[in-house]
Amino acid sequence: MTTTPSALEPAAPLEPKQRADARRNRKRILEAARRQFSEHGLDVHIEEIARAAGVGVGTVYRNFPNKEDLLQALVDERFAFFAEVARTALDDPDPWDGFRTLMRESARVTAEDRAVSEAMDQLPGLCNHAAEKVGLDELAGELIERAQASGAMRADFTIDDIPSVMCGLGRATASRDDGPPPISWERYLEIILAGLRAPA
Amino acid sequence: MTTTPSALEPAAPLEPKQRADARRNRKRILEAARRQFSEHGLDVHIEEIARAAGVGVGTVYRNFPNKEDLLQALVDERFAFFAEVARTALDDPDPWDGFRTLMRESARVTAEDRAVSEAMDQLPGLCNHAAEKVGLDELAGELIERAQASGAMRADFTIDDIPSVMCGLGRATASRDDGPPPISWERYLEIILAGLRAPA
DNA sequence: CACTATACGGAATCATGGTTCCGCTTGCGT
DNA sequence: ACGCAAGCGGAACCATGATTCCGTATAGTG
Repeated sequence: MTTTPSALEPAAPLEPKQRADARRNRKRILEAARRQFSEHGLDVHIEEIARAAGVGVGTVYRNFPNKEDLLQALVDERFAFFAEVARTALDDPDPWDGFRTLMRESARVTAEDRAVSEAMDQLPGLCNHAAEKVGLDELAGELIERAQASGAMRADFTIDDIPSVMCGLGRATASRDDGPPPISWERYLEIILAGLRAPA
Repeated sequence: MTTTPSALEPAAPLEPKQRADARRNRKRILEAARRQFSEHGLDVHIEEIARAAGVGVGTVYRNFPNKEDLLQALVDERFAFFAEVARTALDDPDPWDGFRTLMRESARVTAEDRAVSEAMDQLPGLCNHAAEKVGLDELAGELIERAQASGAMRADFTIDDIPSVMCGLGRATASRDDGPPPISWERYLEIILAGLRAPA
């Protein structure tokens, strides 16, 4: 997990001509990485991903200079989804429900994809980058503001708290090989949301 | 971080005769490890701990067969403290306040010692072991039961949820080199506790 | 159907960090 | 003061896992 610039995934217009099999392989790698990362977390071996994609490690590295860049591409996808959810949530007539929707969808994905919360925990920079790219902070900030303005949400909650809370939610609900099964993300979310309502 | 039986720290009665400097070194190692682990998390190098303790790595390994055993000794200390808090909390006439006290003290320590929540996250087995050793589950279970019986706590919360919640709290409030400062553990705890109160 | 630029696979290479080993020191009983 | 078992330091060793390299294979083209 070295530090490096970044990978440009949706840069289709740039390199238009590339062999058909190469394009196919890149897709397979992304798919495999998606599955492997979400199932096993940040520690999957590149070799696993390559095997799952049916290619050699060299091919993985030709597409993504290093492990972190590959991860970034995937995290970007997730955050793009969050932003999309936030955007539609802004249309909800009920501010609290809108906020709740963002939280719920984020929690679901975060609970399903082990790599997301691990990245939020161990590679916050990567996540911030992803969040910026899609303007997630503005969207979420707006959602929070409205919810507070409507009097539904406790006033001291900030957009800056969201990353922490989502990270906590992800780690709290992550299933571990050892130990008893964790609390379900639905219930954890319920508790958090109840805690975020404006005190009576 | 290999898997291995365990380290017995308070086994004074067993090996009564050991050179004075050896005894002193063990103490120093423990102190250094405490500080290093809590500040840098599970990933500190044994070499760092040795350096901080003013001894060579060999000396560390003479006292603790491997890194995990050393960590176990420290986690045991923390959990012993949790149990102590739980025990005195049981004396609180107000069940909810008793529970709150356990949560507050646990949260404080967990927030202060980065290794605790990382261990809860990545080495749950080690934590379960520590919890069992001091009977923390029974104590905490009792605290929860009382709080629910008094009607103060939502009825669907279980002792099994505690590890998850504490882990989430620890990871949510862990300060990260990169990124903005996280939510304070006090505020996060407030939210969780508010969420755990019985719904009106 | 040749030809070549583009891709591919996976062994070899490197870096990191835990653990072991052993020759040297030193506390302490005589 | 002496002798030696207990203890010490830290270089060497090993395992793991990311990343590089290069000989081989093949899509695409004339």
